[in-house]
Amino acid sequence: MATINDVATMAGVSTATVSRALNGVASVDPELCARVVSAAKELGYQPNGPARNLRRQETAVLGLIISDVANPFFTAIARGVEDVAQAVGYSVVLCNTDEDAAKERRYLDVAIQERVAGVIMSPTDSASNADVLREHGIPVVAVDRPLAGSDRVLVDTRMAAEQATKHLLDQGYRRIGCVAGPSGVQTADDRLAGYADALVAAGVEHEPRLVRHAEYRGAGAHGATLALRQQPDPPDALLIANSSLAIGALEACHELGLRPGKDIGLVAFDDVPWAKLLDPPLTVVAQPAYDIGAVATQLLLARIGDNSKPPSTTTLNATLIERASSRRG
Amino acid sequence: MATINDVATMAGVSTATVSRALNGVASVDPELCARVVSAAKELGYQPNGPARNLRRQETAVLGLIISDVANPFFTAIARGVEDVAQAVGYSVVLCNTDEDAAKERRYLDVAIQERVAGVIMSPTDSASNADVLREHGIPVVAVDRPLAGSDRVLVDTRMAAEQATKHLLDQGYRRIGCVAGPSGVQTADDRLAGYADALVAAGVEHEPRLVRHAEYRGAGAHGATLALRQQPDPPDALLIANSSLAIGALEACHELGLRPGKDIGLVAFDDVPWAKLLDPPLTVVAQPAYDIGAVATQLLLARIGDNSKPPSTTTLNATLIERASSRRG
DNA sequence: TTGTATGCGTTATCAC
DNA sequence: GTGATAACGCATACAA
Repeated sequence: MATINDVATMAGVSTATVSRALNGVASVDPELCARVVSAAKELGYQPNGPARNLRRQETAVLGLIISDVANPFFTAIARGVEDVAQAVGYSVVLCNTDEDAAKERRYLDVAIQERVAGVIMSPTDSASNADVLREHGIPVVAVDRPLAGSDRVLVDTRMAAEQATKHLLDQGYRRIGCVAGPSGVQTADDRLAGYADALVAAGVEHEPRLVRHAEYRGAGAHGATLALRQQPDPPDALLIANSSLAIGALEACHELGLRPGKDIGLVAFDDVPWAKLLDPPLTVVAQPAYDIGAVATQLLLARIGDNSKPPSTTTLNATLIERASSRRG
Repeated sequence: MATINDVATMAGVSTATVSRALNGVASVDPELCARVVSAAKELGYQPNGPARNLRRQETAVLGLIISDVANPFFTAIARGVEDVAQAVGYSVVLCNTDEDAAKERRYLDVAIQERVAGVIMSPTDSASNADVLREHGIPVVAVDRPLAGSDRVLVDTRMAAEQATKHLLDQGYRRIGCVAGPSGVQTADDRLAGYADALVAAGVEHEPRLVRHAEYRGAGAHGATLALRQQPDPPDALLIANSSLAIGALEACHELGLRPGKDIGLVAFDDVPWAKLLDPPLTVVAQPAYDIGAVATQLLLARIGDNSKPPSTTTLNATLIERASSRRG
């Protein structure tokens, strides 16, 4: 592969001039610059990234560490990150943790070794691995879930859950259940808390038997929903904590012959493209995922320039999109 | 940040010994090895990736270049790639082209500059940018779409489309239309060809007016479906070329009051988790996306070892999953 | 404005 | 088995 030396030889200049010409240093003679550019093109020269990064002691790479690439919420965040990063010449490395702290730890080590300029992550837990990044001076921004000591971009998910629950109450539902995410995951806990807030505010008893936890990924929600409905005085409505859980819950409702918006009120987190295709269409809490990614990236880029400011918290709002699954019917 | 030198000093050995100890070279005195490991841990030492890559003239990074992270088909491929790569110590860098050849080109340049060990890509077009990779000696494996001169892992999508169309014919549908992807995209053309094959084989006239093209992403399928149905003698069934298009087509059917499996037969490519939630459930052509990624990665890893063999083609089979949207009446 | 020379942190070669 | 040392390709301080 052609090196800066080959280009210098072909252009009849020194490597220093090649470096300056290709990096747009102003003080290079236009004539020489042209020779360098043409030689570089002819040789198909591509600068050696590792060498450049070693010399510069920095890279133009951001790490994005999320728990599930198959979750539309996170892919939307990824698009926001990518668009902003791309615009200023940064590349994005996407990593999957599968909600596994060990895997997360391995990826963080890779990020450190590759000397990425910064990391955007949705931490698996709050007592997080992320300290190692700070020990190595790498800026971090947390998305979706808080991370002590870092900038965070969050959604007021507790309030959103409260509003969604209140919406169900307003529709006339009385025994509202919740298919919650795994306890310990901050967003899951927050949504559950918001759910409880709404019940308390309405003077409705908060019955633990109406709540079931399930893994964010996988089939747990199906069983959880069946279990909720198999008890005496079953819930007449459900708040569902994300779109993966919604799939399982909807399957279960279908098997039980429960028509959403008629036999059971349903609201789920995350607006997915297929929500409006269902019969009846699914009421959702739409999170501004793309914006989360975009804002987080701007914060991270700012920190790459100057990491001295105290951590900030940005809270974006979710929107309840009322469709027919939460009507009462 | 601690360097190999710091570790060497603290352990009272040379940098060469540190390097050997940390890289598991057998001939290191266990006693020294222990001192090195403990010093490294104490200092929080993480090897400098760029320096290592520069010296080794190779990286343990694979590039994965796809057109849309939000498309479940590609995220499933990504998981397959990641699982296999991860198992042998490679990292995966995921890049989005948005079906944009210029963006693809930029990412390929980045891949070359970073000296990735290999690239897995679904090329935007067959006269592709990918030549630059080969010019630089970087192995490539194409997924989903063929790429001249490279290993490819494909689905027999033409035959799958033929089978799906035949299935609709067998159900008694007679004027079968097609919501196709953008012409020029290989998979779109193949699916269209398979659709035509089935019509020819059944002695049914292939009417171009029953075919509409739409972008793989976005709302084009909605308009295409409306247009198809707004003509005299409209199609009584539709083959839909992917899951994004399916969303638009389903919306249009709903607006027109057409019940799938009753007023109109529907088959779409890609089995998505929500297909069975629809009423009626959607008949789909399930592509083995995870396997595509896994197989492609194995091929790529083999080529990283030895890139001398002639290009191979691996063809995986798709499966028609019959659900109610393709029944008749 | 241009060239020379040095060092980034690591691994591998070569002596010992 | 271990240590000194050179080299990977680039960017920059300094000299010219």
